[in-house]
Amino acid sequence: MVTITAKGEARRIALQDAVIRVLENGGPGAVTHRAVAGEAGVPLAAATYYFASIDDLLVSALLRVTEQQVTLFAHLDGRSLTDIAVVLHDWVYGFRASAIAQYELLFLAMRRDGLRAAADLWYRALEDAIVPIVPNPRHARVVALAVDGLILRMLWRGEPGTVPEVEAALRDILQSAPGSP
Amino acid sequence: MVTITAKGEARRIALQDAVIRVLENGGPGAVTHRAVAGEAGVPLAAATYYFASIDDLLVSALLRVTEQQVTLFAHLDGRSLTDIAVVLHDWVYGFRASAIAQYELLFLAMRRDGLRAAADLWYRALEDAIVPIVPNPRHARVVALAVDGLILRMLWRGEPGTVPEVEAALRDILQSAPGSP
DNA sequence: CCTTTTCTGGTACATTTGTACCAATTTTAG
DNA sequence: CTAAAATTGGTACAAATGTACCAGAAAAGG
Repeated sequence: MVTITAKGEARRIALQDAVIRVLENGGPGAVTHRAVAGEAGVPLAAATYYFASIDDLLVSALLRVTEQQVTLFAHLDGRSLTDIAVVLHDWVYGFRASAIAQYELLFLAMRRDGLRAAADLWYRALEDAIVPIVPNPRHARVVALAVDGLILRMLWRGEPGTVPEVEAALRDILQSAPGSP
Repeated sequence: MVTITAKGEARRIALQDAVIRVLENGGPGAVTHRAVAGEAGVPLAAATYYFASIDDLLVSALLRVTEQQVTLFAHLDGRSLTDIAVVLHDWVYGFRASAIAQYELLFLAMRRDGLRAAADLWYRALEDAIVPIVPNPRHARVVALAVDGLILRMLWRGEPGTVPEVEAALRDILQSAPGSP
């Protein structure tokens, strides 16, 4: 019978958290059983026991960041453009390592079939968060593309770097949609 | 004195080509001195001689793909939207592994200072290629963002997948710019 | 010509990795 | 309580890696 041990599950969660931290610090290449076990403060065998393969570790991380992403962008609908700019700015620059790690996972998923499904979940979550912001559904897809490009530009170039600049960029993107917030 | 041996330079170029192939097949994590040397058909020591560190190999690859990118997008100015859609479609889907590898390099550059400068060159080349396509400079930045997002979406989701669909997406992106091609 | 620099090809070593194994311990189920 | 299952912690090993070293060949410079 499949049972869930309270204590065992706690350790699994500790390992999942550790994967995220390793990922943020060193990227997907740094995710090894030993690194994760060390980060979580558990013996090596615990990491291999709960996550048999490296891909299992990465899938776990992918699902976890998807949750975080959904939570972060869940209540953007109806908020002012300034509020949205604040959320975007704080996420990209306040959790830059995390944001970078997420995109790294996405690209890694293109090479590893085991990550594919989890990565698709993440991309859809990001898209679903952006679409309801756009009043005119006709422009929703383009806006989603542009916001994605905006995030990449912020990560790569560090600009727009301030909340007002991010808001201005968002306004430019949304300008072709009448009745924008 | 710094001299350039013809034979030696030929070997360097062979190694640079090999880095690209290794990168396309296995991503940045697969780029090792041994893998590159094997791909180029030269002994291990040749790889370590011409490229002392792994980062040297990656920087070399980054500069090379930048050249390719510039060449590919150099003559887009003034072409019809259909022509541009064809170029974009063929690049993303015809050289998908190469396109993915380029983005992987970009993200790796965020973690390795040695790659930073070369990555910046690449991003600027991409931006410079997109901007002249846009008739109205006021919208150039947004269009560049959206095209970037479009490329990512094509890589991740495989859609838009046909030339007409890519052209339609481009038309949507450019629609807010009067006098588009 | 000869000397100096560049390049070649090969080997070696310490480190890190995934993976497997196993005896002891703890938890669960009946 | 007892048997089965789950979990623990430790060890071991083959494979791959960055890096260094070196004796000799080839080329360059004067």
